[in-house]
Amino acid sequence: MKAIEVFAEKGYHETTVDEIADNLNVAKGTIYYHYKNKKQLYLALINEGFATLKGRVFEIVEGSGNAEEKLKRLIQVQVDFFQEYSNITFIFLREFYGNVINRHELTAILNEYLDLIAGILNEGQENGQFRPLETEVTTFMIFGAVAVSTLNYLHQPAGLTPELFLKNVIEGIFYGIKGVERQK
Amino acid sequence: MKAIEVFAEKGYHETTVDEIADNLNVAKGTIYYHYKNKKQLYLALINEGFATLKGRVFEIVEGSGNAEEKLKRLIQVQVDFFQEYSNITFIFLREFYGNVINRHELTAILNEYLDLIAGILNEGQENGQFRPLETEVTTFMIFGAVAVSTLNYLHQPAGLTPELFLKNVIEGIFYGIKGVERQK
Amino acid sequence: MKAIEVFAEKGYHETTVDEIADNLNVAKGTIYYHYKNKKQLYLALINEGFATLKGRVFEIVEGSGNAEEKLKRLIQVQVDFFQEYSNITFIFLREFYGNVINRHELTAILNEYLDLIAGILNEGQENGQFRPLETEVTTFMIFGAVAVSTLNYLHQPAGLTPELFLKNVIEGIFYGIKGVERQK
Amino acid sequence: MKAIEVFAEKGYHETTVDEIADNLNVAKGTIYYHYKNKKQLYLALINEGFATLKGRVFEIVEGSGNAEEKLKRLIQVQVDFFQEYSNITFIFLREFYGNVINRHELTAILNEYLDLIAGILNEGQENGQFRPLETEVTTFMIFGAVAVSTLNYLHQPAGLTPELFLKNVIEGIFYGIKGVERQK
DNA sequence: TATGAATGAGAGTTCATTCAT
DNA sequence: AATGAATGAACTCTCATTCAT
Repeated sequence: MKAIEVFAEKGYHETTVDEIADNLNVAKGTIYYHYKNKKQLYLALINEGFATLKGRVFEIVEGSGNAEEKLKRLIQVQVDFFQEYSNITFIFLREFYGNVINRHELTAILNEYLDLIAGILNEGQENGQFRPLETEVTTFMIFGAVAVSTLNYLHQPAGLTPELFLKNVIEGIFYGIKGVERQK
Repeated sequence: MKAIEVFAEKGYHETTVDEIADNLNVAKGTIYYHYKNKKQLYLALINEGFATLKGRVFEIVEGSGNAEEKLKRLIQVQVDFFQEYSNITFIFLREFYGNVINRHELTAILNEYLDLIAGILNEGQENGQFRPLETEVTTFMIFGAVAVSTLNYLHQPAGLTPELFLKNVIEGIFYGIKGVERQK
Repeated sequence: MKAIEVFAEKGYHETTVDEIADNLNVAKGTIYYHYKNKKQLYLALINEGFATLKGRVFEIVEGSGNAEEKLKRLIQVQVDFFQEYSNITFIFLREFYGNVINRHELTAILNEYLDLIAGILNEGQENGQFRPLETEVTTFMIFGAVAVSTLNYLHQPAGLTPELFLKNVIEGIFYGIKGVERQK
Repeated sequence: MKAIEVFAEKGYHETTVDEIADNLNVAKGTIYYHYKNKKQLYLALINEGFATLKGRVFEIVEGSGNAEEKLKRLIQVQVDFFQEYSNITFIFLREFYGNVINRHELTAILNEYLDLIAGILNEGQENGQFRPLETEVTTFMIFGAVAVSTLNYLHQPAGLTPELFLKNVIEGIFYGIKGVERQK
C-alpha cells in the first residue's frame, strides 16, 4: 500500500507516521530524512497526484478540437482520474474544505487546474458554442458536480455502467436537467 | 462563538475540547456531562445544523407548485443555507470525504436530505418537465455543483451580486452550459 | 445490590460513587449528605460487616467449652462467615495488603478480631491441649490458611461438600499434614 | 527505586505512570514505547517477580530428597522469597483478592506455582509420609498460612529470630497446633 | 433531607519529532 | 543514507466533590 492510499483511507490526522513507515517498509526515521515533517510529506504526495491530472488535462487544452469537444474530453478525463485516483480526490476535497492551515497551499494547486477548465469555457463562449454564463461560477459547478457524483458512483454504483454514468454527467453539464440542443 | 463555529473554523482534529469549553464558558467536565465524548458532541452539532436545512426543504417539497418551481426554490434555499451556515457546510463536505469512521453516520444524515431532491427530480421527469436522466447521478451533481460553487463564492465573490450568482447556478443546473428552452 | 457488594465486586478504585448511588437508588448528592467522602463510606461499610463476625466469635469465646472446642467452632464460624460475606472478606484481604493509607484503620479492625483467636490459643496452651507454638505466628497462619483456602473453595469448589471442606481445614490446622493425636 | 517497588508501596491505582517514569529516570513516553499500557507494565513486573520464585521452587521439586524434605525446603524458600520480595507478595495477595479484571491473568500465574506444591503433597501422601488430606484444600492453606504469617512477621517481628519464626511455621504446617509425630 | 448539574484537577495515552549510532 | 529507541508536549476523558435549589 502506498503512502497516499493510507492517508486517503484514514485521513491526515488519523494516519500516523508509524503507519506510513510500516506500509513503506522503512524505518520511521527514514521518512524524516527525506521530508521535513508529516505535513510536507502529505503535501508532496498530493502535489504528485495532481500533477498527473494537470498533465492529462493540459494535453487536451493544447490539443486539437473546439471547446465543446475539449470539454467533453476533459470531463471524461476527470471522471477517469477520479476513479483511478479516488484516494487523491478524496484527500483533495477533504482538505479543500479542511483546516485553514493547508487551504492556502491546496487552493493554489487546485486553481491551476481550474484555470484550465475556465480557459475552455471562455473559448466556447467566445465562439458561440456555450451560453454566456459567469465562468467563475460555472467552473466550480462543473468541478463540484463531477467530483461529488463520481465519488458517489464509486461508493454505490447503482447499477449503471461506467459508460452510462459518464453519458449522464456530460449531458447534465451540457444541457442541464431541462435544456435541449439549439435549433440550427 | 458557538461550538459548531469553532469546529468549522479549525476542523475536528485541530479543535480541542478545551477550546470548545472556553468558548461556551463552561468547564471541560460539563461537556462530558452532556456528551459521551468529543465525537458525539461533534455529530450532535452537525445533526442539529442539518435538521434546519432539511426542515426548510421539506416545506418546499410538501408545498405547492410543480417540480420545476420546487427545484428552483430548493436551490435558492440551499444556496442561502450554505451561506448562512457555511460552517456546517464546510464541516459536512470535509467529513463526507473524511475519515471512514464518521462516514456512516454522516451518510445517513445526508441521504435523508438528498432523497428530498431525488423526489422532486422524479416528479419532474414523470410530468415531462425534466429530461430522463438518472436521478441518482443528477442528485449528486446538483448537490456537488451548488455546494462547491457556493463555498467558492463565499471565499471570493468575484464581483457578482448574490442575485446574479443564484441566477447563474439555477441556469447552469436547468440548461447546462449549452442547452436552451424547448420549443413549445 | 448493596453498596458493599459493588465495592467487593470491582474494588474500591474501580467503583464510582455514581454506581453506588445507582445501586442504592438515590442521587449522588445524597451519599455526600450522609458520608463525608467516598473513603468514609467505604470504611463504614467494612466496619459494619466485620462487626458481625466479631459478634459471632465473641459469643464463642465467652461461651462454654475448652479451647479445642472453641477453636473448632471458631474455625467453623469463620468459614461460614467467609462464605456468607465473601464480598467483605475479599475487600478485607485486598485492603489489608493494599494501600498504606487505609492500612492503619483496617489493621485496627483486624487486630481486635485476631486477639480473640490468640486468646483461645493461649488458653489451650496453658491447659496443655495445644503444643507450645508462638501465638503471634500461629494466629496469622490460621487466619491466612482459613481465608485463602475458603476463598479458593468459593471460586472453584473442586467437588468437595462443604462438610468435607470444613473437616479438611480443621484437621489441617489441628494436626497439620503429618501429625497425629497424642497417645493418652 | 524500581517500578515494582513503587507499585508495591502505593498500590496500582494510587501509583501514577509519571511516578514510575520519574523513578526509572525515563520520560513517560518511553514506558509506553515498551509496554502497551499501565496494566501490561504492571502484569509484566509481577510475572517477572514470580518467575524467580517458580524457578527456585522448581529446583527443589526436581531435586533430591523425599516429599517431607522437599516441602520443608519449599516452605523455607517461600518464607525467604516473601521476605526478599515482600513487595511482589503484597501486590500478589492484594490483586488476587482484587479487581476482577486482573484475576484471570494472576490466577494463571499463581496456579503454575501452586501446582508445584500440590505435586509434593501428592508424592508425600503416596509414600505414606503425609496424611490423606485433600490436596486442593491443603495447598491453599499452606500458601495462605505462609504468606499471611510472613507478611505479618515483616510488619511486626514480635521478638522472634528468623530461625524461630521459620521453625514455628514449619511445625504448624507439619503437625498443626495439636498433632505429634507418629509412633514408629 | 435530598438532589443532580456543574466543576476542574489530575490521570492515562498518543504520536510527531529528534538524534546517537 | 538509514535507523528506531527515546522523548515530552499536548490531548481526551474521568470522577470525587460541591452547592444552589
